[in-house]
Amino acid sequence: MDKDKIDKKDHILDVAERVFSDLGFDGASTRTISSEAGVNMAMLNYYFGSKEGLFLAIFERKISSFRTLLQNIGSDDSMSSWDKLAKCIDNYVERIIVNNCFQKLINREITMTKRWDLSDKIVEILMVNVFEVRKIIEEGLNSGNFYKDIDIPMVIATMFGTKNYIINTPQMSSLIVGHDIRDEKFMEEVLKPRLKTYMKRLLKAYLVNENDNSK
Amino acid sequence: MDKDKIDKKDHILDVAERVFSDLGFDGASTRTISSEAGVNMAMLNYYFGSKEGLFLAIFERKISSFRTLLQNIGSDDSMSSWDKLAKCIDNYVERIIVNNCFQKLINREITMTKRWDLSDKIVEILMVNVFEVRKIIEEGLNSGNFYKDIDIPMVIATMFGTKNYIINTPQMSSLIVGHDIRDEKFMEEVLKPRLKTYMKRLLKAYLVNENDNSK
DNA sequence: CAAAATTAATCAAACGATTGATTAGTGAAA
DNA sequence: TTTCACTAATCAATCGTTTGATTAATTTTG
Repeated sequence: MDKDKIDKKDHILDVAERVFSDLGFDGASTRTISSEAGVNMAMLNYYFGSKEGLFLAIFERKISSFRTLLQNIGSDDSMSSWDKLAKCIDNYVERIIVNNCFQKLINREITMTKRWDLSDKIVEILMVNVFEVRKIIEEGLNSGNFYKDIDIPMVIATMFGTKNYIINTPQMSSLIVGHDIRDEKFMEEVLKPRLKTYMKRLLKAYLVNENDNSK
Repeated sequence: MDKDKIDKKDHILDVAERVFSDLGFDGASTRTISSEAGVNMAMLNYYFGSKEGLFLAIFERKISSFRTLLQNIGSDDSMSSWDKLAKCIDNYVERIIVNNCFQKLINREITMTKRWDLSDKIVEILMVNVFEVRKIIEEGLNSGNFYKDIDIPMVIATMFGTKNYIINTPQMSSLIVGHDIRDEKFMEEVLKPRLKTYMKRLLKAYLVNENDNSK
């Protein structure tokens, strides 16, 4: 049936996404991917043409969900600039677990500048998120809610960089935090709220005029 | 001669560092490295034992000098905790940006969670630097110079994460900053001092009791 | 409807190429 | 002579991909 075929392709993409993110594009062999997915090796070429075609298919599938998620960010006029940014932070931290495999995959392959033009495509997708955040911060700057002399690009780097550091290098951050962050329960109940609280307090101390460190 | 041998090994390490950075650990073959370095393939195994040995040799060469630098700062009793941390930031920004292709190399390989043998060794070496920074922050916490309720692991994540984000994704950060950050002149004269200023003000606002945001 | 023809899905096996590593041997220096 | 730096040739293993054959499903035909 058609349905079964789609399910199977989807299953292969799920597995391939995980294996690629664990081992990298070169490190993940077609044999490993196919055996972990429980399909014959030739199926990868049959469905996706090549290893690179498989890799691209993973991205194609993700693009749409990214776009739709973004539409709900920053368009609410009833909130202050800071509240918007705070909501932004909560939103991204919340999505850490769901997409952490994919985020790692992106962040690794985007650094392979010599390899292919795919990185331009990745950049384009990610920049949509960045511009959304920047718009909010600029809004807070212009409205006088934030300090005049803040460095917006650097704030963005801190927002995404801090989160990326924690989820992309779990071996490091587990040692730093003192607990295995790959433990789902710990991540959900401890690390996520802790990261939200920290990020908001950190950026508020840097951005916002009023000094309200209580709560 | 002994001198010639050391020079040759150093030359191989220079070339290998560049090739690894461009192509990744898997993507860079021993044949590519040796031919680019102008030496016989077997020399790599002769000098460094294995491909992984070569990789780790690159690592050890870069990291050891910075480690001693950090330890010197940490053990200097004539400075306040904040001044120590500020000096750490300055040195870190100054140094890591010079070696940014090496930094990319590290960050790419460390995210491959399934390859324990290689990434564990990287983590072990990197953690020495992390602990050094943590010691300084803890000192500031215990001495009362910093707020009592700061989140030390998160501060570390911000320090390393912000810098990593800028360096590892130059296509992204160039768009965010509005200038090609791979331009050496811009990096040296604009971005480096800007990143230092930002990092210190950001962390000071979060960490230190006295609220001195003027200048 | 049933038989035949066609297509799609799947498989084991093997392809040539490339990988990291090793060997045996060379020649010069000590 | 023994040691050392070095090379060309070669190793087994693995890579991504292709193949020819087989089965399952669908369509066409009578």
